Amino acid sequence: MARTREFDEEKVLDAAMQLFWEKGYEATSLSDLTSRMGIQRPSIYSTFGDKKELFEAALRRYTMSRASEIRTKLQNNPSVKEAFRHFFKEVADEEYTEGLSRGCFCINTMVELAPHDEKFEILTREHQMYLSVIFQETIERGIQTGELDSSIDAKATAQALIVSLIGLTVIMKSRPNRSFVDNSIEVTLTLLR
Amino acid sequence: MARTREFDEEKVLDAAMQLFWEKGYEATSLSDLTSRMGIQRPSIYSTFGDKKELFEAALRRYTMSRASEIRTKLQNNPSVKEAFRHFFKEVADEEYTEGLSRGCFCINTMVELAPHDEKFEILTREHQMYLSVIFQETIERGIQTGELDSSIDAKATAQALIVSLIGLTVIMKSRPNRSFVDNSIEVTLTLLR
DNA sequence: ACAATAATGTACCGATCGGTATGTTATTTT
DNA sequence: AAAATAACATACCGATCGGTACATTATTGT
Repeated sequence: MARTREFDEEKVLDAAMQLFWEKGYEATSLSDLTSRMGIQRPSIYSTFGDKKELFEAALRRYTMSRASEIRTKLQNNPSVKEAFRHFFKEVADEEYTEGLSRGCFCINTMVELAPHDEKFEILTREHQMYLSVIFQETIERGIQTGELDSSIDAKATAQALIVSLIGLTVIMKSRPNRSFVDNSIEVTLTLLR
Repeated sequence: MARTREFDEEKVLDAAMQLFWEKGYEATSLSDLTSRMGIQRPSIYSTFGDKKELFEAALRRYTMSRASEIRTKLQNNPSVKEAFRHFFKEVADEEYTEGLSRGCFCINTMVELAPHDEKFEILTREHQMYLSVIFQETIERGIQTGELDSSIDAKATAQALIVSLIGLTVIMKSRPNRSFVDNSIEVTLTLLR
C-alpha cells in the first residue's frame, strides 16, 4: 500500500452534488468542480472516473437521501392528507425562501440528460417510480385508518400526485405568485377525499 | 441600401428554435447553429445578436405559436373534459411516438435558465400564466354549458391543471409506463367534476 | 457607370473545455 | 532503512467554445 487519501470521499462527492444540482451537468466545468470539491483534477478522475461518472455518483447519492427524506416526512404525520399538504407546501416554500431555486436534482436531470442518455432516463424513471410507491403506501395507510375514502384508487392517485409534485417543483423555478401555488396545491389535494 | 439578405429570417429562426428545443441552451454550440440554420456565424450575430438573444427570439417564437395552438385545441371540442383529456393524452403520445423526447421548449428553459437569468424567469412564468388563463376560460365555458359543476373554482382548478401538465410533460422524458401516465391523467381529470 | 453599403465567406481570436502525462511527496510493507 | 506504491500538485494536451476582423461579393440609389 502507499500514501493515504487526504480528503473525505463522501464530503467531496457531496460538494460535487451541490454544484451539479445548482448548475446542471453542462454548465458545470471541471474547474468549478475542483475549486468547490477542494481537490485537484487527477484526484477526481482517479476516484470517480470522468465527469459523467462523477455526475452519476452525485445523482445516485441525491436520489437515495431524497427518497428516505420523503418517506420519513410522510410517515411522521398521523394525517395522510396533512402530511401531503405539509410536504407540498414545504417544496414550494423552499424555493421562495432560498435565493437560488435549485429545485430537485433528479427532475433537473430528467430534463437535461434523460432525453439524450438512456442511463439517466432509467435512473430518473426508477426514482420517480420509487417515490410513487411511497406515495401509494401512504395513501393506503390513510385508507386503513379510515381517513380516506376506501373507494379511491391508491396507486393511480399516488401517480397523479407524483406528476403534480414534479409540476410544482418545476414551475417554482419561474417564481409564480403564492396564490397560484397555494391554489394548485389545495385543488390537487382534493384528490385525497 | 445594399446587398439583399439571402435567407428567410423566419426560417432560420425556426431552425434555431428546433435545435435549442432539442438540446437546450448550453449544449447547443454556434457550430451546431450555423450548420442547422444554413447560414454563417456573422449572419447570426448581425441578425439576431449573440447566442442568448437568438435563444430568446427562438423561445418567444415558440411560446406564441404554442399558446395559440393550445387555445385552438381546447376550443375545438364541445366537451371541456374531453378537450382536456384529448390534449393531455396527446402530450403524452407525442413523447412515446417520437424518437427524441423534446418536451416543451418553455419548460426546458424554466429548468435550465430561469433560476440563473431573471429574463427567462419572467418569460417562462408569463407563458405559464397565459396558458393558465386559457385553461380557466375553457373551464368557465364548461360551467356555462352545464357540463361542469358550477361549484368548482375555475381559476384554481386551471392552475392545478397547469401544474399537472408541466409534471406530465417532464416525467415523459423518463419514458414511464403507459399505465402510469394513463392513470395519472384520468385521476387528474376527476378535478373536472 | 459608379460610389455607397450591407450581406457574405473565411479565417482567426483568446478563453475555456474535458482529460492526462509527469514528477514529487507521503505512507505502507518488507 | 529501503523498496514499493498510491495520492498529490503542476503543467500541459488538442479540441472546442463564443465571438469578431477583414476582405469579398452583390445589390442599391444616384
